[in-house]
Amino acid sequence: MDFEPMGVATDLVILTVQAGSFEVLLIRRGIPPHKGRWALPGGFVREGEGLEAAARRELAEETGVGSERIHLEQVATYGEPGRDPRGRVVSVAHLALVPDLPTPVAGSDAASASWIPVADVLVDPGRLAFDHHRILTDAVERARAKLEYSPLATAFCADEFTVSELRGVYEAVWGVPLDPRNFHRKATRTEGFVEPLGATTTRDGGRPAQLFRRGPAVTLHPPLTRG
Amino acid sequence: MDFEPMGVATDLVILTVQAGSFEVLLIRRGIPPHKGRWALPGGFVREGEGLEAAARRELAEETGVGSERIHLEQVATYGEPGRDPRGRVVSVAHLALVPDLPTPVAGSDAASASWIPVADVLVDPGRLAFDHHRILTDAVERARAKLEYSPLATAFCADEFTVSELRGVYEAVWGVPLDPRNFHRKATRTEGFVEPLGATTTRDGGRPAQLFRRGPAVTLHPPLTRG
DNA sequence: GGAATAGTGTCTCTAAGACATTATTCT
DNA sequence: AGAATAATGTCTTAGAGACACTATTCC
Repeated sequence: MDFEPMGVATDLVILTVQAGSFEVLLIRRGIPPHKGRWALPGGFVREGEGLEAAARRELAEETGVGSERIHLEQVATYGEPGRDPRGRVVSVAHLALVPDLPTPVAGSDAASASWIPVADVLVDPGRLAFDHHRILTDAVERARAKLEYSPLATAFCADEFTVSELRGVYEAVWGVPLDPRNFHRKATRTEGFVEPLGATTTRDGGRPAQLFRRGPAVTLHPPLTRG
Repeated sequence: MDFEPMGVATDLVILTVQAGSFEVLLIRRGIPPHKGRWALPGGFVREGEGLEAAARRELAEETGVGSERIHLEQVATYGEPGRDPRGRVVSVAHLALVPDLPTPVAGSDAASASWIPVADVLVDPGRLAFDHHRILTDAVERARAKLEYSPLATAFCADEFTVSELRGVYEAVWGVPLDPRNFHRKATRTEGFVEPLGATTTRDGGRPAQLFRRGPAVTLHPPLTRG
C-alpha cells in the first residue's frame, strides 16, 4: 500500500436558535495558524476514533453537554491542498443542531467561544479562518433544506415545545415570517411530526398553548415550503 | 501540530441506466485485501491533489471518458477504524451519473470492471468488499432523492433525449412505473427542466417524439414525487 | 388496418395560501 | 376592558393522480 499520509480533522457547525435568532458557535483561535481569528470548533481525529465519535467528542467539549441526544450529521469533506497552512489536512465537516442551551458555553482550551448570528457571518466571507466560510455556507444550506422535508426543527427545541416555538425556529432559520394559522395546521396535521402531550403552558403569554414533543416521523409528507 | 497520519481515498459509485436497467460499475479486486471480491472503484488521493480531482481521475480511468461533462458529487466520508485491514484509511465517497456509454468499460489495472444491476447488489449486503455496501446504499438513496427535486435525471441521458427516455430513467432509478401522460405534463411544464429542440426522432418506434435537451434549472419547482 | 408510441385533455381531490373569527389567559 | 397569544374555520386555487382520447409513425 502506497499512500500519502494526511491529517484528518472534523470541523463542527453548531447551530442553535435563541430568542428568535439563528446562531452559530464560533471560537476565537488561541493558537496559529489564524491566531485571533474566528473559526469553527474542530480538531484532529484520533487514532482508533471514528469520524462521528471525534465530532461528538468535540461537540461535548464545546457545549459542555453530553451529546447523546444532540442531532449530529456529516455534511461534507473539504480537502483542497493548501486549505491548511500546516500541511495536508482533510476536514470532515459536521452539522450539530442544539436547543437553546441552559448552560453557557464552557471555555474551551486556549480559545473563547461565542454564539454569533448566522446572518452576520454569512454576509462577510472574510470573517472566518481557513475555508470555514464555505463550510458554514454549505452546512446552513443543508439545515435550511432539511427543515422542509424532515422534522429536524424539533432538534432546536426543548423536549416539550409549543407550536409557536416550533414556528419560531422555522422563521429564524429561514429568515422569513410564516402565517401562524397555516403553520399550525401543517405542523399538527402532518403525520408523525409532533405529538400532543395534553398539557399546556403560558410561558409565551396569552392563551395557554398546547405542549408537544417530537413525533416518530423521519420525513414530512408533504413537506413544508420556504417562502 | 500533532495528528495521526491516515490514508485518504475516494470511492466511486458510478451509476448509469442502460436499456431500462439501473446499474452500478463494480470491479473485481485483483489485489488483497478482499482479492477476487466485488468492490467500488477507487484509490488513494495523491499529494497535492484535491478530493474531487482524485475522484475525476478515477472516473476517467474507469470509464475511459473525459469526465468533464459527467455529473460528479461528493456523498459522504467513511472512516470507522478497522474499515480497511491495511490500516487507517478514510474514504470520501463520490457519486457519478453517466449516460449510457458508447464505450465499453476499459479494463483497469489488475481488475475487471462490470455494470451490475443496482437492485441485485442492494439485496445482498455481503456481496461487496469493505463497507462498500453501505456506501452504495447511501449513494443510491442520494441519487433517488435528487431526482425528485433536481433535473439530475438528465445526467443519465444523452445530450438529446425524448420525454419517454427521461421517464425511463425515473422508472429505472426509482423502480416504479410512472404514468406517461402525467409525466409528460410534469416534465415539459416544469420551468427550466427541459428545452424543446424542435427536431423529432423515431428511434423509439411509433409516432415521432420531440427531442429535448436539459434546461437551466437547478431545482425543480414543484418537485416530482416518487410513488 | 393494426400495433406501437407520442401527445393533449378532463375530472377529482388534496393541500397550500390568504384571511376571519373565536378562545383563553394576563394586566 | 384591552392586550396578547392560541386555535379553528372558510375560500380560492395550484397541482397530483387517474384515465380517455387523438396523432403519427412503421409493419
